[in-house]
Amino acid sequence: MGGTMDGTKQQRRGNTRQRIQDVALELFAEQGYEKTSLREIAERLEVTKAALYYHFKTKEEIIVSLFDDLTKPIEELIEWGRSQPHTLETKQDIVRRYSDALAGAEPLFRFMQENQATVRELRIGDTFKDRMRGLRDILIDPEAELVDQVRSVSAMFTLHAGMFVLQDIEGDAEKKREAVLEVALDLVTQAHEHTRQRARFRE
Amino acid sequence: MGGTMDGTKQQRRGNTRQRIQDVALELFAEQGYEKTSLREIAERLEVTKAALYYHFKTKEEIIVSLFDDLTKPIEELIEWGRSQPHTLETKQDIVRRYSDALAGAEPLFRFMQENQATVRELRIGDTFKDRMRGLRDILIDPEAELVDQVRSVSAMFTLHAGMFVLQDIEGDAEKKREAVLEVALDLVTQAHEHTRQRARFRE
Amino acid sequence: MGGTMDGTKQQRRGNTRQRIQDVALELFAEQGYEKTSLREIAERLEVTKAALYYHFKTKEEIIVSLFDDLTKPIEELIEWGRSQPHTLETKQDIVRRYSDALAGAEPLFRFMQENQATVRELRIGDTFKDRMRGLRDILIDPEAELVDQVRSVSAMFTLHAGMFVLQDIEGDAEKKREAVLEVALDLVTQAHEHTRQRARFRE
Amino acid sequence: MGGTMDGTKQQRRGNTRQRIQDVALELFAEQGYEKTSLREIAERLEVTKAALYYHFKTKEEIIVSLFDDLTKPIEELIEWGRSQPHTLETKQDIVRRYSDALAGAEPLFRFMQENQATVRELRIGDTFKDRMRGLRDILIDPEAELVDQVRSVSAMFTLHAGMFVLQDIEGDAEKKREAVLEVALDLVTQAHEHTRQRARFRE
DNA sequence: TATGAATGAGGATTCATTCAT
DNA sequence: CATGAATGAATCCTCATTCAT
Repeated sequence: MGGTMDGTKQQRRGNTRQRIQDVALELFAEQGYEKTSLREIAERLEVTKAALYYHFKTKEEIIVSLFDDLTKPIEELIEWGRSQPHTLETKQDIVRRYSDALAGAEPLFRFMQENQATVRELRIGDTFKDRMRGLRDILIDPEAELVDQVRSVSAMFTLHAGMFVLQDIEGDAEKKREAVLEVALDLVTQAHEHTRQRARFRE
Repeated sequence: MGGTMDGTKQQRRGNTRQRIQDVALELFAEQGYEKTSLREIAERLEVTKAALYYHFKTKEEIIVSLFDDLTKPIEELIEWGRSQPHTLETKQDIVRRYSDALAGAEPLFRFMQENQATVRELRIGDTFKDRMRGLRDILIDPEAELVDQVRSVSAMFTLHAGMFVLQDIEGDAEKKREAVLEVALDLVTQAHEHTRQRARFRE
Repeated sequence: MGGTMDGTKQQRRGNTRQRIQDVALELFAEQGYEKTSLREIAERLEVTKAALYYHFKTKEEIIVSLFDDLTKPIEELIEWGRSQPHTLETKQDIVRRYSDALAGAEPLFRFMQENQATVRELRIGDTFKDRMRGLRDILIDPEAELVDQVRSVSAMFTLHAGMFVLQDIEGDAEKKREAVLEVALDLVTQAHEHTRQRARFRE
Repeated sequence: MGGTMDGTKQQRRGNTRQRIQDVALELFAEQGYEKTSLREIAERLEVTKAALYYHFKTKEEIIVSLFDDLTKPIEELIEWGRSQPHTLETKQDIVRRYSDALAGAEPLFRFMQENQATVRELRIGDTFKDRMRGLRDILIDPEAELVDQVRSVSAMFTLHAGMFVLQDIEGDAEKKREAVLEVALDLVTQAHEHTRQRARFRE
C-alpha cells in the first residue's frame, strides 16, 4: 500500500484524530449520524472505542469538530461578503465561492442535508442556521419582493440540492456542477435586476 | 377536544390506528425517526407499547403506512402527468398540483426532507425516489440542455425547500407559497422555452 | 379438498378444538414448545388467538390435553402390565405393545424426547416420569443385578430413540421398527434370563 | 472458594468469561436454553447484562462456546477412531472413551439431550449431528444387518441415556456408569460378532 | 363460538460513556 | 496513547393472557 516502507501501524502514529474524523465523516454521510455507532467507527479503524474517547469527549464532539474544520471557508466567505457592497457582482461572487466551498466539503454537506432532523438537535444546528441566514442576508435585498427573495433562497438551495439530487442524471460531474452554478447565478441575477428595476420605477 | 360530550376513553374506540399515525407523524416530523421511540408515541396516547404492535407490525410499518396514505395524491398526479402531452401547460399544471399536494401533507414531507438518510434505509426510500424520477421525467425534455434540466429539477426542489426553509422569512404563509410557486413555474417555463428555441433554431 | 362438497369453512364447524390440537402438536414437534407461539397456531388455523382461549384456558393446557389423549394407551398398558405375573412373556408383551403405542403417537413422543427440559417444568412432566417408572418396575426385577437393570432401561430407551435417531439410516421404515423392536426384546430377554440363572445358581 | 484470602471482587478479575460460561451452562442444563434469560445469568454473577455482551456477541454464542470447548475431546476421539481399523477392539475402545468423554462434560450433554428441539435450531445442531454420524460410521459395519446396526446405535444411546435416566435408580453413581458401559460394550460386541459370523457363513 | 383491542411482563440486543491500568 | 472491562439506560419487539362485545 503505497511505495514507501512505512508499515500501516507506524503510519498511524499521531494522526489518529484525523483518521477518526475521516472514518466518522464517511460513515455519518453514508448511514446517518444515529445509525453510525462508535463501535463501528472504532472497528473500522481497528482501535477500541475507548481510544475514540481519548481524542473526543463525546460522539457529538466528533461531528462538531468536523463541522468546525470543514466549514471554516464558508464562515470566512460570509465574513468577506458582509464587508462588500450589495452589488450584483458581490452576489455572483458569493454564489460562485459558495459552490466551491460546498464542493470542497461534499461529504459533510451531504451529511447535513440528509440529517437535518439530527443536526437540528446537535450543537451545530444553530451555528449552521446562522450561517445560512448570513448568506441569505447578503444575497437578499431587504426591500426585494417576496418572489425575488425566494429566487435568492432558491439559488442557495439549488446549489445544495445540485450536489446530490443530480447524481442520477446522466452526464459528466464537472459539467453538471457548472450547469447548477449557472442556474444559481441566473436566479440571483434575476432577483437582483428585477428588484433594481422596481426601485428605479418607483423613483 | 370537539364539542361533544363523549369522555376521552369512549372517543378512543376504533380510531386508535389513526391516532397512532397522527401522533407518530407529529413526533417523527419534530424529532426525526430514530429519535422518536415507540415508548414516546405510546405514552403520548396513553396506551402501552404493545398496543402499537397490535396495529402495526413494526416501527417501520408506521411510517410506511403514513407514506402510503399521504402520498397517494402524488402518485395519482404522476399517473395523470404521464398520459399528458409534454406541453408547457402540462408542466405548469404539474408544478401547481405538486405544490398543492405538498401542502396537503406538509409534516410528512418535512419529515422526509429532514430524514433523508433514514428514509433511504427504509422501504419507502426507493418508492419515493421512483416518484421523484417520475416527476422529473415529466418535467424534463430528454433533449434539453443540461442547464435546463437543472432548472426543472431546481423547480421541484424549490417547492420542497420552500415549505421549510422559508419558515424564518417574515411574511404571510399563503403569500410565501404563492411566491415559491411562481419561482418554480418560472424555472420550468424558462427551461421549456429555452429548449423550444434551441429546437427551432436547429431546423 | 377431498371428494365431498363441504366447503372448508363448513367443515370447520364444531371440530375447532381438534384442529387446534392437531396444528399445535405439529408445530410443537417441529419447533419445540417455547418457540411455538399461540399467534403462530392461530394464524395457521386462520382464527384469532382469542379463539384458542375459548377452547383452552392456557397454552399449557393444549399440550396437557394432547398428552392426556394420546397417552392413554400407554396408561392402560401399564395398568395391564401391573396385573400380570413378572414372566418373560409379560415383559416381551409389554415391549411389543409399548412399541406400538409409541408408533401410534409418534409426534407427541418426538416432542417429549426433544423438549425434555420444557416437559419437566410442565404439569405433564411428573405424570410422564411416573409412567416411565411404572414401565420400568414391570420390566425390571428388583433383585436383578445393576447391569440387567440397565439392560431393561436401555430397551425402553432404544424404542424411544429408535423412532427418531434412525431417521437418517437408510432402509424401509417398517423394517427399521422391527429391527428396533428385536433389539429391545433381546435386551429384555437377556436381562431376564441372566437374572433367572443367577437366582437358580444361588439356591 | 479456595483457601486464599482474596475478596470476591478481586477474584473476579480476568475470569469473567469463564464464570459466565459456568453459570450459563448450569442454568441451561437446569432450566433449558430458552427459559434461561440473560438477565438471570447476569444477576447470578452480579454483573449487568451488558457485561455479558462484552464477552459474547449473542446468547447463542455462549452456548456455542461451551459446546466448542467441552466437545473437543469427542472430536479428537472421532478423528482417532477414523484412522483405526474397524476391529472389535477399536469399537470397544471408542465406546469406553466416549463414555469417559460424556462423563467429563455431563452438564453439557444433559443440556443437549434435554433441549434437542432447541439445539436443532442453533448453530451447534448440525455440528453435533455430524459428530454423531461420525461415531456411528466407526461403530457400524456398512454390511451389517439392520438389527446389528440398531444394536450399535443403541449402544451410543444407552451411554447418553445412562447419564440421566439412571439418576432415579438407586445405587452408587460409579457403579451405575460401569453397568451402563458394560451394556453398551455388550451391544457393540454382539453386533460385531454377529456380523462376523454372517460373513464367514457366506463364504 | 368467536373476535378486536389491549395489557404487562419480559425478551435479546445496542449504545454512549467511564475508568482503572 | 490506548485498552479491557464494565455500566445504565434505552431500544424494538414478542408473548401469553384478558375481556367486553
